[in-house]
Amino acid sequence: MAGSSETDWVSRFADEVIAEAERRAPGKAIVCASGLSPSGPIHLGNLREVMTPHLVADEIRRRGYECVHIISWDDYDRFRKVPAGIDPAWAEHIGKPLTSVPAPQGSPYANWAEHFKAPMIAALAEMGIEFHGISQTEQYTSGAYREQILFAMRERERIDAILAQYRTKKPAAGQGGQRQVDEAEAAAIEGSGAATEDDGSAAAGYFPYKPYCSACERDLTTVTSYDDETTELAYTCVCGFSEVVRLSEHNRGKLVWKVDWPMRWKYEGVVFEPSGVDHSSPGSSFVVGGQIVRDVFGGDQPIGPMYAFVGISGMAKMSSSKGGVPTPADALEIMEAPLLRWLYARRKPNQSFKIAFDQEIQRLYDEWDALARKVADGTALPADLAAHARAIGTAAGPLPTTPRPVSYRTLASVVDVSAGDSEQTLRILRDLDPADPIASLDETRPRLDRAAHWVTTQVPLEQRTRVRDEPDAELLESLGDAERESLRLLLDGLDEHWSLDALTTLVYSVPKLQAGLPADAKPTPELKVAQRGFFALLYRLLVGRDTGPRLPTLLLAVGAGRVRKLLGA
RNA sequence: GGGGUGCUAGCUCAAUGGCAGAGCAGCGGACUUUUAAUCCGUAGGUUCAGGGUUCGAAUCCCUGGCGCCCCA
Repeated sequence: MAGSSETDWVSRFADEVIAEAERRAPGKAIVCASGLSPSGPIHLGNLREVMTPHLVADEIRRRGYECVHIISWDDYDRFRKVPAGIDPAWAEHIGKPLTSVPAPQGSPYANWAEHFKAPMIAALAEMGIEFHGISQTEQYTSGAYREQILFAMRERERIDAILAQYRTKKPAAGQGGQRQVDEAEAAAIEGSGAATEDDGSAAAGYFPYKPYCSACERDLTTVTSYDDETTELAYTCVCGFSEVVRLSEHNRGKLVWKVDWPMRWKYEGVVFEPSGVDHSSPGSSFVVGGQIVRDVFGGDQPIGPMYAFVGISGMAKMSSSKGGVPTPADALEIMEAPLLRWLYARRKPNQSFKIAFDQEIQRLYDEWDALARKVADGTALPADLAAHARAIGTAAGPLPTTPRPVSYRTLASVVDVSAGDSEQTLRILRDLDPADPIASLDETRPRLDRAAHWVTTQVPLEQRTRVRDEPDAELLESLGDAERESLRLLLDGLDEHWSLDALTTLVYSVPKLQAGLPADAKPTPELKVAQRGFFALLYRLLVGRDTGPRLPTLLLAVGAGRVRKLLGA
């Protein structure tokens, strides 16, 4: 493709989308879209549904084109299943639109959908993702799709014929009505959506529209007749209710998913919309939708890459405390927005990856910092450079950064040994670089806060440093003369060596002095052994283990008074 | 059973028919190095297997194997 910058996958899609948009409607704003169903926590896998078009839309904007990123909130979808941890009484709401289901107990939000949309919207804002949200509840209940619905009903036979091409299981057993209830139940149990979606088959014929019951609000309805002339539609509900409505004025119901989606492609003029790999089977909504949008609605199918799943590594307490998979908001508590953006930008959509909630996050941050240095000194590879640029900001501007990006690993360690005490944290951080000391913790935020949150919520207790409250009397009692002397040498020098560098010198010199060597003697193998032994003794006395954070750091964090106490002074 | 997708260095991944490459881990060193580093150097390969197309294949086609996902 001529002119393609060929730097990364985002650029290539942007080329493709711009070309396609020019072909379809030159000069008009380019539309990229995401669809999210707020049926439960919107997790990091769902974030890919947003990040993929976001990155492409952002690249398009960077090139000076007008581009709209629509997030379609599928909040008019049926409530399928009561998730674990929710009052089983919510089962009575199964089949209602998500916006008609009460939010979980204790939620400040008006309904189920809002409860799960809100944290996602906040996370998207933090990540610098600009979008135009469209509530499908508002669209349907305001009659925005009136013409499209009436049209789809008129064209129901053609739609049915197209769907029939993909139905692997013909209605061999025959009982359409029975099948429908089975599917409703199966969907209620399964909870996963698109592929098991009721496509609108029923005993009285095929109808691509499903009303929500006017009495019970649920979608356990069956269309029994429809008149194209009058637009009168009759339905019955399992609750016993039945009525006849005019579709030309009725606003409580929706097109079945496989028709709804292509209808909206045409309605919004979507040029780019990705979908999960579960849409990659032959009869999937994306494939079927493509044919329906072309043959029925006379529109075009968007460019739609399939994206692979996003996994999680670690997640110590997450599952137990929050009862589910982590959300973007959870991730943003332990990592800065640019890092999270980077994870999605650096991998092609069809490539699955994991987001680190365990120790891996430290390595990841190291890699990120190393990349930033390469970018700064101009040695970054083009693809890495592109991913970095997409991570740190958008066409609208840069995202907030940490002024002094101290290594995440270091911050985590400091928070660990200082138990989060901000005064001690600042003291240790200030000593990191005496030539250019950190004046305020704010210079290391927000990264410091992310690291602190990670340490307290994700690091297993047995890996945390826990300074002893009381001296290990038994161990102190059992020490030999040489060991006692080493402790005394350390304690004697403590006051005049109370800084990171001086303490480093001190702890290494104690074994030298004991061996009768000057403090600046060159190390010998024997000396190294003695030093290790000395360090282990100190770790045992201070934290009850053989190893720990570097001693100077640890000593500073523990404080002179407590050190004296624990070392038996 | 059907479909999708992936398989490249120890690990995570690049290379979009044209010299198989990075990061991390490893190893050696600078520099006393411990759950805090940084820098320099270094090694690392039958690109899952087999066949085909091609002047040329990690890349395209076919067959098989294994992993993951979806459907039935």
